[in-house]
Order: sequence, then C-alpha cells, then structure tokens
Amino acid sequence: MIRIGKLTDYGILILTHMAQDEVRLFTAQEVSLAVGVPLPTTTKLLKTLVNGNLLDSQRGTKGGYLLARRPDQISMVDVVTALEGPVGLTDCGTAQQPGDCQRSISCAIKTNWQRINQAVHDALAQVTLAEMRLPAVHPIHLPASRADLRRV
Amino acid sequence: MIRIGKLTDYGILILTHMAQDEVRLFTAQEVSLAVGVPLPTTTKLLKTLVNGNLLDSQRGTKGGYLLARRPDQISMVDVVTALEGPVGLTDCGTAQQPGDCQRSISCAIKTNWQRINQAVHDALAQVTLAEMRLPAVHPIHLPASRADLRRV
DNA sequence: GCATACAGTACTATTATAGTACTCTTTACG
DNA sequence: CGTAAAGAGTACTATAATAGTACTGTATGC
Repeated sequence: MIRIGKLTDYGILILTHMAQDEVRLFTAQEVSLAVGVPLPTTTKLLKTLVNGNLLDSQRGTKGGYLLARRPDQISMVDVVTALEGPVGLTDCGTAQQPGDCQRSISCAIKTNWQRINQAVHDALAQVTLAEMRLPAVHPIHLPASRADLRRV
Repeated sequence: MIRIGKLTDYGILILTHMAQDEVRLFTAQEVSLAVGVPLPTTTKLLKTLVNGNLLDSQRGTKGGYLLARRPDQISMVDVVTALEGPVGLTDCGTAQQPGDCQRSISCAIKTNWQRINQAVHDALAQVTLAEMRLPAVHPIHLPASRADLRRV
C-alpha cells in the first residue's frame, strides 16, 4: 500500500477550499475554520504551500493567502511534492563509496524503481485541483486514526 | 510525496531474487542471505507474501518457498497490496453516523481521491516482476535512514 | 506606532513501522 | 515412529517518522 500523510490530505483540503474563490485573499484563521484543521497546523501548511509556490501570501493587516496559479494549473504532483518532499528516487549515483554496497541486488532494482516512480508521478500529474473541486455529495463521518489515511 | 515502506522494498528485493529461478524452492535462510535482510524479518515477509498469494510454501524438511505465478503475472500492485494492505480509499459509505461528519468538505474531496487512487493503482499494475529482474548495473552504496525509502 | 497577519525555527508527543522472539504445526527420513 | 528441519502464527518491543505546538521575528495598513 502506498500512503499519503494526513498533512497532505489537509493540504489538498485547504487548496480545494481556496479554489472555490481563486482570486480572494484568505487569512489563516479563516481557512482553519472552514476546513476544520487546528490553526497552528493550518498555518504550518500554508507556509509550506507558499514555499512550494502553490500559494502567494500578503503580509501585514489585510494580509492573507491566495492561489499562485489557476486551479487547473495545479496538479497533485505539485501538492504532494510541496508537502512531502521531492518526487524521485534516492540517487544511487551520488554514493561516495561504491564498494560499500552490501546488497548489489538492491541496486539492480533501484534502476527499475524509476519505472514505478515515473508511472506514479504521471498518474498524479494528471489530476488537477480544478478537477478536485467537483460536486460534494453527502456529508459523511470521518474516521479517526489509521483508517483515516488515504490509501492509494 | 508518496512513500513505500522498507519492508515493501525488501519484499520486492526478495521476489526479484526468487524470480531468477522461478521454479526452485528457496528456504527462508537462503533468501535472507542472498538479499541481505535479517532472517526474522525475511521470514515475516515470506509469510506475508504467502498469505498474499504471491508465494507458495512447502512445509517440513526440504521445504521452502517459490513463486506462486510466473513473474510476468505478478505486478507491483500485487506486491504492494500484499505487504502494505488493501489498495483503496477509506469507504465513506460505511460510516455509521453520517451526521457526525464535522468536515463535509473533506467528503467532497474523498470522492475525488478515487481519481488519484485509480491513477496510481493503474500505474503500479503496469509494472511486473518480470520487468524488475532486468540488468543489474553497478553495485552502489545503499544509504541508511529516511533517504533510504523509495520516494515515489 | 500599534495591531494584525505572515515567516521561520525549534521542540514535543504520538503513532506507525520495523524488527524480534517464542510457540505450534507439518513433513522428510533414518 | 521419533527426531530434526522448515514453515505458520501471534504477540511484543523499540525506533523513527510524522503530526502537532509554541515561540520569536518581520512586514504592512491604518
């Protein structure tokens, strides 16, 4: 199973919310309330999303956040990359001491991981934020703990 | 970022090794040595792979493990599913108390997660074990800790 | 210049994952 | 038929990544 962390889930929640009104400024507090994620966590995420160039921010009174691009220009790779780190394999080529490798088989596989890598990357690239803000259906219970994670 | 756990990595390592000689019986010890993963962990994985119907096992003296199907009939979804749990989203529809949902927005998104879900699932389904046992190139150092995880 | 809102960093706690140990069952072979 | 080898199953422990929080700093509008 592949897992996406809670924070990434929240992040998508936040972006989807902000995509409802893509030109407006949202304060952190506003977003926190709307999405139901505690303020400290929300601000943390918002900052990260700014660093990932998915959001623009405005400081000072009357400040806030807004989408850096149009929703159809923001894909899930962008979001996932911003929140969970760089997409890509451990770079085998940068190893300092090639002779140290105790599992040469694993390196054979690493090469092949790029295949999987690319496939998943492409899959995520195909889904945009614009597609995510489609019809809400029924408000349904949100389970806690482990089951809460998005299983992909 | 999407992450695949170490154990899944090991699992693929193991299966790839066994795919070298797809009809032979391998003992747990043998596999452990070949792959460089501690015996207890290896046996744990082998058991899980049997339960996932990727391996068949033979008990008793002269027992061991072998692939349950041909390598080209085993995809990465199978492996990932066996080792990390069922592929799929949390089923919103099974919630007992629909009214309890405090974040209706998130449910709107959940519906859309299926999109991502499916995309990643398909991506993994396309890669088979047969394709994974291709040429090993250079034996290279295997980093420890976090960087060790396969970033997808 | 004061209040508001974002920026950055560092710390703590939780929880999932990884790893280990132990007991039980099956089977080959002397 | 009994003993040794090998897998099956379960429960426990430790580690490490993630999630969450708090605090200090900086910009901006009125």
